[in-house]
Amino acid sequence: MATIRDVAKLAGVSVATISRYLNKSGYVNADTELNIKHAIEKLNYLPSVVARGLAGKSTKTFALILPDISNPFFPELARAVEDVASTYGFTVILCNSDGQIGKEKNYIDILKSKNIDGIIFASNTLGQEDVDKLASFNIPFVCLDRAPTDKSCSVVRSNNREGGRLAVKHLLESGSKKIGHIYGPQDLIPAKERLIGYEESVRGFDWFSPSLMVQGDFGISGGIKATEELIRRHPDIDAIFAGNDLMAVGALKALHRMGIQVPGQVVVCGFDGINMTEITEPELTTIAQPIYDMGALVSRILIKKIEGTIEADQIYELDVTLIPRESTKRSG
Amino acid sequence: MATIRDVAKLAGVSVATISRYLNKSGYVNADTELNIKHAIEKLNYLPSVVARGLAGKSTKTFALILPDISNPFFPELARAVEDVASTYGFTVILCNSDGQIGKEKNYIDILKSKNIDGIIFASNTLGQEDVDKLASFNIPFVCLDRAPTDKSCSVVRSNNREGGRLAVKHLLESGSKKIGHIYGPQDLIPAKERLIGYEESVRGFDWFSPSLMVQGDFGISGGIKATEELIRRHPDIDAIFAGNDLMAVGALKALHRMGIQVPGQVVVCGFDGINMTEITEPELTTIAQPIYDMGALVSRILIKKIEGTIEADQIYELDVTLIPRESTKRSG
DNA sequence: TTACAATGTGGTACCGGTTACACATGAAAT
DNA sequence: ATTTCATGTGTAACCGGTACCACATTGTAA
Repeated sequence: MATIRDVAKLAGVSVATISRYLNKSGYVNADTELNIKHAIEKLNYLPSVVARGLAGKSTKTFALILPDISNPFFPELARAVEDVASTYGFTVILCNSDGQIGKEKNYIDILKSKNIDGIIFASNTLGQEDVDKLASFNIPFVCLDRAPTDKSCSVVRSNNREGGRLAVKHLLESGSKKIGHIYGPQDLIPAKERLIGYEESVRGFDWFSPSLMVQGDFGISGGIKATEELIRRHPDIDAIFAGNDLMAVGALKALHRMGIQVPGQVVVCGFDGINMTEITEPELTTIAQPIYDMGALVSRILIKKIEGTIEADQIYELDVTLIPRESTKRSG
Repeated sequence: MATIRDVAKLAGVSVATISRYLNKSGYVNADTELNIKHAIEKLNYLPSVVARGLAGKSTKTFALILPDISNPFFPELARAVEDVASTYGFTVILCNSDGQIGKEKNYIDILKSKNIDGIIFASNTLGQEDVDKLASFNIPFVCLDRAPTDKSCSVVRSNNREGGRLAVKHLLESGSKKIGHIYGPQDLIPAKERLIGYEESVRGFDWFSPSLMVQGDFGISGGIKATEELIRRHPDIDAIFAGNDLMAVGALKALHRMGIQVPGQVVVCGFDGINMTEITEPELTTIAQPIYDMGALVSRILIKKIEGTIEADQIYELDVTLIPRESTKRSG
């Protein structure tokens, strides 16, 4: 591998000039520039990002910390993050935290020792300690969904509460008379917000009762269990709003097992807009978050932070959209 | 951030001793060792991987190049790769190539400039040029599914041909009388092998005709189109073996739209064993590859190559397993 | 007693860039 | 004629580690 000194020698100038040429910092004569260009080509020279990083500059790398890339919500997000990263010349390190603070802390240390430029947290467990650590390390970071407790930081999220309202509205319009809700873990802000959106919208109806709200774990099996419980409590229910798509899939499975027709007897609406919703039978109505856009945005924000072209921390709230499909289409 | 020199000063020894302590290379006195340990703790010292990398050592980083993390096959693989990477202290860079050679080449350059230790190719488009480049850069790499044309390299794959046979066997045993096959792009070795497995198994039957084989694109929509074509050609078909799960999902969709009962009239079997097969209605029978194991293995192999504890290049072929589900369960 | 190995430690060049600083040149301004 | 400034380039210290080599000291075999 050729080094900057090889190039300097071949081009007949000093390394400083090469460096200036490479970084477009300082003056370089037009002729010299040409010489350098040729030398670089001839030697097939590629500057070492590692050396650059050691010299105190950017390593052109950031990390994406998420609970689990196997969770269908994250691949699309990761794809978006990586897409914009790569157009800006950045490279993305993938970290699965499983939502464990320990793993996260561990990653932060490793990442720091690798001099990465920043971190995107799509994880739900960003604790105060983590944030302090990041701050002390002076690593830029951006969060998805959840703002750290007290520290200011940019956050990208979607309008979950409005999504909850949207779901209820749609279910009502499609003729539902009694709507249950399967909510996700309440330590997750989005789950909480969706629940609030639901509650706000149904509170006024006389059919409403708190027992229409059942907790799930944001997974398929949790959706199944919660649905069973919900039907047990309220056999006369005719609509289920699940706090996320995986639980909605679970609801579909549970209802199918119980011989309850969807959308004939009960209609189901999910939340997130993951691809999986298109392959269920019936296809799943969902409140879609703009997952790709969120990933792209969060990535762009981080890069701007890294490059110092961004001012204040800010909360970016994106709109959700109703995607009506078979699972809420009542024939009547 | 404390440096090795800070630690040296505090511990009252030279940097060389600290380095020896850190790398467990050479002699360090027990007392000195204790001093160093304390100094490190006190200063909260973390060795810089970047500096280490520049000094010619490992950057403890490798890349996973795959077509698209959004493709449901890859998240699980990526997860496995990252899991074993992280237990060995490695960090994984995620690269989406979209199967484009240009992007791949680009990544290789960038990765080289970052001094990464190795690459896992889960991409199908590893060209000769890429391989040459890797060889000239002296970057260890391991491939998934596909061996590069002439260069020797370790490959992890599963027994696709046997999987094809297994599928046909299962479909026959479940009472199928005429089995069609939707095969994937023939430039992908696994698709080809599965087709061969199918062909070998059905060639002998009098119902077999080459028109029972239709090409798909390994995607859902391709599966839909191919299924429509297949049914048009052979309305009397009673079983479909799709070359991968996504196309099998497409087949399910297409058949449902055409009002054809699964498994009542036509049974369907997929290939891969992605999670999605559990959420279709009916649940999809599939020939499962040990995706997680493959990822874990390929990751382990690469790390061994990097650490130099592996000898020759080798092909690792893993077994596939039939997972019988609703979609091939004939009531009769 | 001498020779030699094992143990323990320090000095420092080097990895491949960046950048502060010094220094030159020529043109324009005073 | 002198100052000033824009342009252009080189020298060398530095980033934070690694590792080669030199140099002690001590124990032990010849």
